[in-house]
Formats: sequence, structure tokens, C-alpha cells
Amino acid sequence: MNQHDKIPVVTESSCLDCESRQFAWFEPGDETHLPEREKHRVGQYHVRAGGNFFMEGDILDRAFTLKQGWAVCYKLLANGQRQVLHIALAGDFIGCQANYNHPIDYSVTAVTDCTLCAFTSESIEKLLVSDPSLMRRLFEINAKQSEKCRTRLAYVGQAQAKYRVALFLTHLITRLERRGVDTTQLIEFPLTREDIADAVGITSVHLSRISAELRLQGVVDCRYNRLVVTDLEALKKLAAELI
Amino acid sequence: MNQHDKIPVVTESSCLDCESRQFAWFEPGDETHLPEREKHRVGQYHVRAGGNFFMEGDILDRAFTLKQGWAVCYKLLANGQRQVLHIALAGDFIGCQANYNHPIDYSVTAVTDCTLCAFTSESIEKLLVSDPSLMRRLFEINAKQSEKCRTRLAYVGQAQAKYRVALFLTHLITRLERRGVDTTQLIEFPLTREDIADAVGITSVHLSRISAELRLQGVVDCRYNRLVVTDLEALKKLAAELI
DNA sequence: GACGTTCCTTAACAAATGTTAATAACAAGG
DNA sequence: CCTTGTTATTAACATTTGTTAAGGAACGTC
Repeated sequence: MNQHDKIPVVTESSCLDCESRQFAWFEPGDETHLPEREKHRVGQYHVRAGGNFFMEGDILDRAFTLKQGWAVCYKLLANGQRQVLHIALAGDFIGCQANYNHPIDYSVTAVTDCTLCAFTSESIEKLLVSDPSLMRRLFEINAKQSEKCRTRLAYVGQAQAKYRVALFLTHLITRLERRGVDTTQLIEFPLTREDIADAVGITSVHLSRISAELRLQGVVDCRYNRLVVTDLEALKKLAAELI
Repeated sequence: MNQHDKIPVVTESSCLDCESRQFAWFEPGDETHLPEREKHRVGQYHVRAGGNFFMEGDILDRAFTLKQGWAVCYKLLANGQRQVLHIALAGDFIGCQANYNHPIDYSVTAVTDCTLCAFTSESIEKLLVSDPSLMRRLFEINAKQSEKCRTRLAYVGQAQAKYRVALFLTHLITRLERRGVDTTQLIEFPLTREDIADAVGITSVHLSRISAELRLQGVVDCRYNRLVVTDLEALKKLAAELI
């Protein structure tokens, strides 16, 4: 076990009751396999806001499903800057690797208090052998993550700040909607200016400028841990001018 | 077969004689499995410089190993700009997907004349069932591609142009060295200013400025389809200031 | 309700990058 | 060797983005 702020959970809950399962590896569907699959889950953890799941360079022996909370996956550069790669939400599979002998190439930090489910590489290996449909699912999860990374790279590399922010928010809002958040109301939004800025490759000061512009244009109001989507169509239109 | 400029090859060569195999899916090692594996290769193609392997949105029924040549993988944005995701070199596995029913999310175009080996999704599926070590290898290939994408995202998002170019060239030079290119001599380098600029997220005019700077500082001279690495250590030092 | 802390906003200015356009280098074909 | 088309360089200028610093908003604690 890595000692990165993960606090073991004493009483574990079942996958069957997990609100996040429909976004996770063990999709709903054939519940007959679930008890068997669940045996391979080796534990649950809590991580406090600001705590680390793991850090770049760590040798992991396990991967995690984020059960509850928000986390950021990022890389720190030698110049001290941070690129946020992904905002992890409930159901996301984190730290999955092809080869657990190599150091992981990114870090993950909890934005809010988080709950994790852990699977050691051995347990994953056994699961894949005994349960081929999980193999396909794992392939799909990894492919989807790659695709998201390519999309992010495209707009960070080619778009102006305003469009980057619009795309970032559009994608996040879509993911929140899928998780049952009513995005027509005020949304609890734990990301800071730094988090968003580091995700889209601008400074937080410049992000403030962009945010003010979007707010004054009646598109979104995103400050102080709250997000109000004033005009989702306008936001999506901005995003669509790019991708 | 997609009609994207791929010209079927009449006389095919064996994987055993392939110069690019050590970088490809069917790694050297246990040659006993090779004849069996090779049966699943469904054909070879030539693509002329400027021709397309496939385009974003295509439904593919196969993936390709690039046997010879250079190609660019990229996404086109609605604003007309292009983000180059990857420079494909000999041995690279291109178009691999978890689910071939969905449209592919990027395009690939030949920079030089290219030779491809094709594997249909069905043949890949059969291979994976019959040959579990190929499964692990495929996982590793995908994981490595994801890692590269994350690294690119990090430096495109956070670094200034000069460092982005240094990193891009460092990575490419390393890959060429592994492929037996003598990087102490003049290197044939088919990428245009546009290709490099689109890969690191700057304009070709700005890239010219950066290139002039690097040339005058005696680091690299990269123009007119040629690359001369004047001071590899200096280039790597520039790159290391970042990652 | 006052205080301190953190996060966010705004403004003025500096630096990096984009745009346009003119010129130069190269490559290919006559 | 000349012509033509493509690609690269350079310069002047415009725009975007970064930096610094000062002040405001939110939030928790006393």
C-alpha cells in the first residue's frame, strides 16, 4: 500500500449498492457475476480533500475506482507548472496500468473528500482471465481515456483561451448531467481557478478575465465553488466553434 | 477496405524479414509463434506521400502496422486548425481500437511514401484469444500511446514555444536513434514547418523564429527536410528544464 | 460581528505569440 | 540553366496571454 494519505475504510459497502457503478468498470447488467467480481476488490479507502491518491514516479501495486468525490490527475513539470490531465469523478478508474512494475507517469490528488475502491494488479489479472467480458470493458475504458486526452490536447494546442474554457466546462457539465446533477440549478463545483486554468493551459488570472467575459455575456457563472449554467446552448455553441 | 489512398501490395513480405518488427506488435523473441501470428495479417498496402490511411469519423474494420515511412496522426478542429497527435514511424501500431463499431477520432496522413500491414478487427480478436502474450503486448502499446499523449499535453499546455520544440525534437531524435539512424550526421527529416508547428501548438512563422534561435545557439539546424543535431546535450538540457 | 485566510477579480504593464506580407531557399520539370 | 511552385525566413505590426500587485468576496473561527 502506498502511504499517500489513503485511510483504510473499516466497513465496506457492496458494489451492488454503489451509486457510481454505472460509470465504473463493473457496469450494471448481469448481476450474477457481481458477487464473484466483487471478491477481487481488495479494500476501500478515504482520502481527505488535498490528500494524494499517489504521485508520479510511484510504483503502484493496484488501481482504484473513485467511488465518491472529485480528484485531479496531473503532471508536474520541471519548471514548477502543473498540467491537469483529467478531472476524476465518481466511477472513474484511476491508476490502471499495463505494467505495474514501471513508475506511474502522473499524480492524483483529491479535490474533495474521496472514497476509493482498490484492486491489486494480481486481482485484476485474475479477473481478466476468469471473466473475458471485463477485458473488453477495460480496453474500452482505456481507449476512452486516450480519446479524451487527444481531444484535450487538440483544443489546448489549437484554441484560444475562451474556447478552451467553454470546451472544458461543456465536457464537465455533460459528465455531471450523466451523474444525475441538475445542471439547470446552481451546481456545487469544487474546482479552483488554478485547477481549471491548469487543465486548459492558461493562468488563473487570465481565466478570471475569460470567466468575467462569459459571465457578462450570460453564458456561465463559475466562481467561488459554484457553477451556474445560464445559457447551455450558448456555451455549447462556443465549444462547437472548435471541435 | 476504406478507399483512403491505400494501394494493395501484390507480393507481400514476411514478418520474419521485417526491419521494423522490433518496434511492432509482433516483437522478436519466440519465432515459433510467428508463422501462426503472421497468418492473421490480412494484407499490405502502399500509401503515397500525402495520401490518407483513414480520416476522423471513418468506421474502420482494421488496424495497421506502419512498416515503412513517416505519417502524422492528427485531429482537425472546426476552426480549421490541426493538432498533430503523433508522428508515426516504422513499427507503430495505428488505428487500434477497443470497439471498431465507433468512428475513429483522428486522421492519419502519409508524410512520405508508406507501407502498411493490415489486421482486421476479427483477426486481432482471434489472435488475442489464441495468444495471450499478445494481449499483454497490446495493452502495453496502448498504455505507451496514452502516456505519450499525456506528456505531449503537459508540455503543449504549460511550456513556452522554445521548450516545446526542444522536447518534440528530443523525443523524435530518440525514436530515430532506436531505429538505427545516426543522429550525429545529417538526418533526412520529411516533416514540414507546419507539421512540427501543429504538433507543438504554435504557428509555422513562430516556429521559424524558434528554429533560427536554436540554430544560432548551435543546438539544432532543422530546415528544408534536413535535421542536423549540432549539440544534443544542449537540446536535451533545454528539454529537461521542463520535464 | 471582527478577524484572518484563502480564493477571486481587476488593472496596468510586459512578454510571448499570431498575422500579414514580402523575400529567399529549395525542388522538380522543361 | 531557367521557370514555376512550394516551403521557409524575416520583419513590422496586432493580438493574446502572462506578470505583478492591489483590493474584494467568501468562509471559517473566535
